[in-house]
Amino acid sequence: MGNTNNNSAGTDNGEAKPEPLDFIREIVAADLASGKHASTVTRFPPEPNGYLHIGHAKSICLNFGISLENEGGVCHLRFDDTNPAKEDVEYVDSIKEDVQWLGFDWGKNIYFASDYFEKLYGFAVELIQSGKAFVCELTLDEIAGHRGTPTKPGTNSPYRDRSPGENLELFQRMRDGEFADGTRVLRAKIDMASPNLHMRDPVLYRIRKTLHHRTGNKWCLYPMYDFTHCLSDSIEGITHSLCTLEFEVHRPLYDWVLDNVAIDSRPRQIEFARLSLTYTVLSKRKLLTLVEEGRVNGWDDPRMPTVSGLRRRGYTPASIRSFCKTIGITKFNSLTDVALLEHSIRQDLNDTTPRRMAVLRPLKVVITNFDEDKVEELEAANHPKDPEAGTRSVPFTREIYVERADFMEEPPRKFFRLGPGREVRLRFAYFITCNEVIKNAAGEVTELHCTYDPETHGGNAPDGRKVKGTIHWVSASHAFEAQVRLYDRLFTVEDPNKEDDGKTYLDHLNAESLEVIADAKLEPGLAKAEPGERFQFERLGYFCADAGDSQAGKPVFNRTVTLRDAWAKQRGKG
RNA sequence: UGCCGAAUGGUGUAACGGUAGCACAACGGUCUCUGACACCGUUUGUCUAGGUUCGAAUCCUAGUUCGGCAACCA
Repeated sequence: MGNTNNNSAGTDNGEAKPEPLDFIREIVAADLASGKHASTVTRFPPEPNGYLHIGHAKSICLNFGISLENEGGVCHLRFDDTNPAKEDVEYVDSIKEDVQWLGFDWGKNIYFASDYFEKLYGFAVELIQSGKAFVCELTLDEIAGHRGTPTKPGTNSPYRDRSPGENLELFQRMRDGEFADGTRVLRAKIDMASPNLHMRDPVLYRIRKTLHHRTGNKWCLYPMYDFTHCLSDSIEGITHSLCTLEFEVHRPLYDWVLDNVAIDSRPRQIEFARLSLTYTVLSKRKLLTLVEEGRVNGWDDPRMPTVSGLRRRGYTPASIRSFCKTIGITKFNSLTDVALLEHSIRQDLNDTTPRRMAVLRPLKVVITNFDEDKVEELEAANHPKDPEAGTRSVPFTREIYVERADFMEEPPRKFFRLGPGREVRLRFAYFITCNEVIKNAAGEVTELHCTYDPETHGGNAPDGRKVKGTIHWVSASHAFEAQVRLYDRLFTVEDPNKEDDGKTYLDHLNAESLEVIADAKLEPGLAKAEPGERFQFERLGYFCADAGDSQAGKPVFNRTVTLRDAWAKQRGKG
């Protein structure tokens, strides 16, 4: 983990070569070096209106990462809950769970913008008193009309020159609930001719007689993001306020507010590029639609790029942190190949995950020279490179299942597996040779008759004879039958956000993103898998016992990611 | 047409005026009781045009392309 003070790597000549810093960490380092700040206070400020996704993980790793890297650094978790119409406690709970699961700790520093409503109101009063804010009675449409366009300046509201006294009174009456939703707003008095639209007398407060998930009906007046965020940052003593690129044009307003009220602490906003990933969407609105339209089974559907979806899919917190480190922080609007994410999880799971055998698409094999009633217990290593992982015993019998894809009646040149007359190794067991191919009336292969070589017990031939292929298997009579879900990418195109020829992301959903295998044949020990437990099913991929649908003694498995498959590529070239 | 920002191999990212490097992907090979892992190797890049300089991915100028911005959303 990169969460230490030591971010240097040793070199051959013993000089410490510092790991390169991203541009934000460079600014932070400079501010610390110059004495501008004694340490860092960062914050992760989600709006509780949806579940966290992998893009949020990038921001979480950045903000909490910086706090961990600097002596005395802290990172706040702050809910930006200023729009009661869209927000809900369900989301604050899930967000807290996800941040913790990712491995970060906000300690005592958990805050809600709604806790600052009274203070914020005071700042608004301050602005009104100094003649820098006014109550406007224009309708929503009228305000839009007065705003002008990017190329044409706007025009002043007729209410712009009300006296501070009148504004103060009106603002108080807005708070008291005397006016209906939408009839009045508080606006900053800046410049209707500014080339930056956000500076054309932006709305600071609107009336919304909606129950707030935390303040209930205490308020009917809610502050807007631009007013709330900078002041919340200042109230909390945030030193570096890190946000995504779309807020770049908001920065002059962020600074304007802080310049025009009395504050003790001056945060600096710095913007970086949000994450985009191939074959998925990362917008709360689009993810919400997928959930609401039932295109997926909820926010934590393992196909979703949400933190909860990835967790259920079997991703580890470490793999997501490592992914975030790999993609870095820049201002370049990039589209990251999902292969990078998949690499992170394979890397992590390869080292840590015990191996098991499972047959997803079974083909029965009868070992004709093996005793009918004999059950032989074979020892199988739990990890090929880590003896500490120990061994387990797997039963071997006359009838076993192998993967259908591991047999070909007319094998091409580079096929190393089973075929008529061919010998292969059954992993941890014996060499077997295929003698007979049994078919049904339709000509489909239903069964293979093979013979085993007793001399090859455990998988090695005393005569030194080699086989090119090793395949996995499960004893037919001992097989534990379980549901296994194979997940694939949610969309069929690299960038579902690109709306070509009238198509939207919904037109690119992958109809085969989920394949359910009702009764895969698993080695018996897997019946005891605990929810959330991860395994590598040898030669297939990494799987995780589903945390939601598994029952005691009856786990259901999700495929996290496949193993790399050189044969699949070879074959694809045909 | 206004404002803000960004451009380095297929993808992501480094270089801070001095040999364009790393990871992923792809391709070839070695190894192998997982066609995995590991290991070795190969291909591919500084948006364009000028300028400054002994020397430019880096500095300057102009252009091109891409992204963001006109909720009483965040």
